[in-house]
Amino acid sequence: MEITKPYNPTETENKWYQYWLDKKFFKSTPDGRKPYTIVIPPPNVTGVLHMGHMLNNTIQDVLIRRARMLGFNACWVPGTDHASIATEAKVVKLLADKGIKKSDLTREEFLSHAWDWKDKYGGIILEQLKKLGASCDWDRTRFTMETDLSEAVIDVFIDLHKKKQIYRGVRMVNWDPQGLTAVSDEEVIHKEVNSKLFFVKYKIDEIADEWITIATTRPETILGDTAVCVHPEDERYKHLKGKHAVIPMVNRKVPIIFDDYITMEFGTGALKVTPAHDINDYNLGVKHKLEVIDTIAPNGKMSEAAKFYVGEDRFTVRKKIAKDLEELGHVVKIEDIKNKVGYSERTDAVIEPKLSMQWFLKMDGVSKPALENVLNNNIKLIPEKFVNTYKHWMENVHDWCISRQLWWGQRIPAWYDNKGNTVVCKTLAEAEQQLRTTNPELRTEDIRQDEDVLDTWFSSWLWPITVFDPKAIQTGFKNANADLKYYYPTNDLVTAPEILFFWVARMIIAGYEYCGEKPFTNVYLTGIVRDKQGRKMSKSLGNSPEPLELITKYGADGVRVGMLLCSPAGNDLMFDESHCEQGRNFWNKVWNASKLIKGFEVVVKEQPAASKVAITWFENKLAEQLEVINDHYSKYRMSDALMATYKLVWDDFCAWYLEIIKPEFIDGKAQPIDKTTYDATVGFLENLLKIMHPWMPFVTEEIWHLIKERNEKDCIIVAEWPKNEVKDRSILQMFDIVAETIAQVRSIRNSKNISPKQKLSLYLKAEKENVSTLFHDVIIKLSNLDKFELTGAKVENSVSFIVKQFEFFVPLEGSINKEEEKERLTKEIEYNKGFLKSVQIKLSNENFVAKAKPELIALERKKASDAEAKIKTLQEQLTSL
RNA sequence: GGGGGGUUAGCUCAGCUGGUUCAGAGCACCUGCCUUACAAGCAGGGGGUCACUGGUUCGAACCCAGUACUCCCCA
Repeated sequence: MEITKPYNPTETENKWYQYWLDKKFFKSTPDGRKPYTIVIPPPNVTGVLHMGHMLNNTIQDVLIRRARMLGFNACWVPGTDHASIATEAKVVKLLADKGIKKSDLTREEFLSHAWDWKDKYGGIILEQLKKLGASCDWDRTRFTMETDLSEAVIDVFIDLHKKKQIYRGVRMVNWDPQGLTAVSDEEVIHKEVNSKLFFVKYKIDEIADEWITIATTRPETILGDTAVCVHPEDERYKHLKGKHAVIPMVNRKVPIIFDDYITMEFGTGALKVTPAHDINDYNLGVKHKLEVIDTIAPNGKMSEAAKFYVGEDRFTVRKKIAKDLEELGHVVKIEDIKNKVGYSERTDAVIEPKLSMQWFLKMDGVSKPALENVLNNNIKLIPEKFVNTYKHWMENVHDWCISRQLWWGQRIPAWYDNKGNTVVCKTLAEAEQQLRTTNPELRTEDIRQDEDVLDTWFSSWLWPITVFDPKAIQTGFKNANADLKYYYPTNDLVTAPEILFFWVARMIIAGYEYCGEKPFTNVYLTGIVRDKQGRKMSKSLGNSPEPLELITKYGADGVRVGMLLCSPAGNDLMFDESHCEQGRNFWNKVWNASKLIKGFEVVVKEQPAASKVAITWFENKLAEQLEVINDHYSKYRMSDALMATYKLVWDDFCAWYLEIIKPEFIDGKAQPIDKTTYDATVGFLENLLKIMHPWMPFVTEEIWHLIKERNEKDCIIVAEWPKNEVKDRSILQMFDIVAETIAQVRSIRNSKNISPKQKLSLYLKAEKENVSTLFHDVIIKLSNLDKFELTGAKVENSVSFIVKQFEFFVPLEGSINKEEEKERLTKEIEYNKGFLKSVQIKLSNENFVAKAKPELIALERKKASDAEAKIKTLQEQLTSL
């Protein structure tokens, strides 16, 4: 096969991806090998591939492909998350577009629409991942709301309830008055807005003509005030101890309480306390046992309890009450301020803190092993800096509110009768039986199940367990199936730092609780993909490139390389398309190099000396760099591993090695290459392809098959990762000198405007016995010399340069500008003198000589003597000009 | 308000145990080349007060303290 065509990414990608699928290379079943396992962070079923997924999944694919080549039984489990809130919102919107209101549907009808939606769109993102080259075991694809996975979630709820870890209680939630549901903290977007700060005075009940002024941005909540709070140290209010304030309009007498929670500097230092409508006030209320008056109804309108403005919207009321209070003489002043207000991510309604009955999971006990095992490095966070954040969070963990006022999700298995009894169990029948023990007359139709579903994370925290064995929750880890026992604990988890607590920490908790073992060993935290201006990429900003278009434009390989070139672990990634361009250029380079090699005419003939030494050199270079690359991988320095690969291929292989062994043209005709060199070169190419494969799976597989005839299962995806044994490090050092020598000659050509085609002569001032001639032919070839000889003395009319201890001359009759040369030499002497001086200062410092390590001192001495020698040589050159 | 980071070349980032000619890489830029694999390329080159101030040390981009700016998480 000749490589003639330019590389066609789209065609090649489809071809090989299908081939890999057909040959079942992604498939994994337990066997005698060691497993290497990754479970995918399941993307939302609503999701379409965005740049964050691209980054995340590319990293996972690189890890899994390399593990596969290293001989592990590599298993990457894919799947999707039902994402209760996001999905329900999508479905609600879709129905609304069709003129159907959720409130007009029964739960069953709505869920049937939701499942239809899931079946239609739920798999899109996984199909998109295939375009990226993701080598997941698709037969293992899971969905968090599959019957048996859901059952596991319910089992866990019942189990934790039995263990008294789950309880029901009243808590403040983020209420979306438009969506009529509680939303989680992460779905609240805090925006800075311009507001008015109202200063309102309340009469002190016990003292005539005494007032206390509070400041608030939400005067409509005054109707629900049940206290006024000041700082205990605040001199202004000390005399009000034990007194009461009178809430305007409603004329309610409320206590004045003292708490150091108050910021004395803010407003007047006096805070109105509305436990029903502010989380901080609520906490104060709990602490000081205050009355709770809920004045705002779920739809955001004033409730009966408010007594005034009943049925009117809270924002209308804000204006009205401000006016009314002003007329009553209670408003002292109004200031403009900026403050942060929470908005619902999906309805954009202003979030209303609201008290409601919710289910909670106690976190203090279960979170212990999750903290310990991260602190003792049993589970590694990469980069390590996240351990601090993790620790802080785990030490201050709050109970987890696990109920959501939604329909799409696992419904809470709690059942209520008509007398206020509650039982937690799986089925209605069980509930009936249990409830009847205290309520014998209970009729089945009077039993109702909790309307709420569980938080999405309450299902995804079981992900690393249930993808392998959903029944394990029931059977216990000891009796789990073969899959779970083989693959668990998994190896690496690749995810975003913003879900370190929501998801990662909780998986660890569940892992220890239900398997008695960590769910994974390493957690690689990726950064957020941002645009060039540092803004998070998002649909609403319209600043995110369409990933599939990028793939079409630069090839999946190009995009993969582009993403990983600039993605330090844990740091945000400033994405720019030019990185993909660089990625594309890289596969193009590899393609062309392969084209060159494949195009050689091969004959059996004598091997040129230059080729022979180049092979020895590159053999060692490859091994040396592979060592470096493996080391980067072991530390999860992905960008570094990629860059080392990039330079090994581009600089060492293409720019140096191939240029050395490439046969010359004689009379316009390319000469054939000797078989020995050709075979070695193909061998190198094969190893390089293997090293590149995790980054660029498609182009490497294509070349792998073009460069040699292969049988059907001989694919690079399952090829063995190369070994790295450096046999001769001295040759590497020698080559560095050779490379610099060649660069110097090229530099002379450049500065003197000498064509690369014009042959030059080169002399090295040295005794024959002191110098190796190993690379002479290489220097001759790459510098395009007609002569390279040793000389005992300086060569007249020449440009000279020094590499290490070697002094070289390039005779250039007529084109030597003495003044220029003098200037150049003088500069170089000065530089070296300066350097020598700094070393000498160091060496004459008694403290340095006394305290520094002996090796270091020896090194400094050598630096000094080397510099002296160099200065001497340069000075000789200068004087002889 | 509490916690965790970051600040090194025009851009994106390395710099791992304080010590090698340590001030680096890639990209971008400049100069010259359409040299028979590749102009998506080749050869060569310029470019930084390591945010600022102080301290520790024989020695600091690196350790410590403070300041400024900035990002993230939690409330």
